Order: sequence, then structure tokens, then C-alpha cells
Amino acid sequence: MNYWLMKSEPSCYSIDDLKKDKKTHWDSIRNYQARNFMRDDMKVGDRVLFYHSNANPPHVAGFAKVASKPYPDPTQFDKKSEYFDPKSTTENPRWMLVDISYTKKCKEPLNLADIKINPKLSGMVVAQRGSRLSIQPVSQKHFEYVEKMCL
DNA sequence: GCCAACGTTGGC
DNA sequence: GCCAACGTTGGC
Repeated sequence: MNYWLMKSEPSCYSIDDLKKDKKTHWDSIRNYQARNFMRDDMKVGDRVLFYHSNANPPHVAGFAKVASKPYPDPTQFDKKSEYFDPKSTTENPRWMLVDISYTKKCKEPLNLADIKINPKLSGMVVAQRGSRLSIQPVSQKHFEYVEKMCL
């Protein structure tokens, strides 16, 4: 099993939205590295840290699971969507996504600042300077430690 | 294939 | 709102 961190701006889609929806398509990702993780490395049942970026302060907000195999992001074919990609075709779709299902909300959200100062969490990609990648791999050790702190 | 210009992310 | 750190685009 693999472990991941996925960023979302809470004003756009928060852990509470996911709790309400139970499950969502992780659409609109237009970054190749992030796409490759979803397309090539994610497996149903993989566990996910749900991270609120552009929040005050930014923090891990909850837990989720990968709930589907990768499939083409429908927004890339929607001419009315701001994520429409004219270079993508249904035969050869450029953007793939997976579904994410709700697991749990943090009792205690884990702030980025606390990740950064915790030696047990050193090396987490999200804490690295200039880390903009919206989907990141997380080690099992880090994931379980975050779980212990949040639940 | 290089690289300058430009756009975006996201912490602060 | 600022800006550092990247990613992308497109001319050459």
C-alpha cells in the first residue's frame, strides 16, 4: 500500500465537503508529476492525507482513501470548463484522475509549522521549501505518525 | 535542445 | 499583497 498527501484549498474543496460528499473525483489536476502519481502509482485502498493549502495556517485536515482506478478527467473534454484541454482526445486523454473517499477528519489539525519543527516528520515533501506539488508521496512511517497526532 | 519570458502555487 | 520557486511555452 502507498501513502499520499493531496492538497486542496479549503475555499475550493475542504475536508468538510468531502465528508458531506463521501467521495469525489480529484479533477482539474494539470501538473504532469501529480497526474503521473494518480495514473501510475495509486492503487485502490491507498491512504491519503488531506491537506488544506492556502489556509490560515496551512494544515493536514483529515484522512481519505483512493477509491477508484485512474480514469480520464472529464473536465478536459468540457469546452465550457476552465480546465478544457484542446490537445486532449478521448482516444488519447492527457489527464487522468482517481476518486477519493472520506475516511476521517482530524481531531487536531496538524499545522505545517508543526510538521516543520517535528524531527519525526523531517523529510516530508510538504515541509520542503518551495514545495508546490499538489500530490506527494508520504512514507508509511510519516503517515502513521501524523495519524497518531491527529486522531 | 536551450533559455527567456511568462504564469502559477502557496507560504508568509 | 509579496515573492520565491517552479512549471510551461515558444522562438530560435
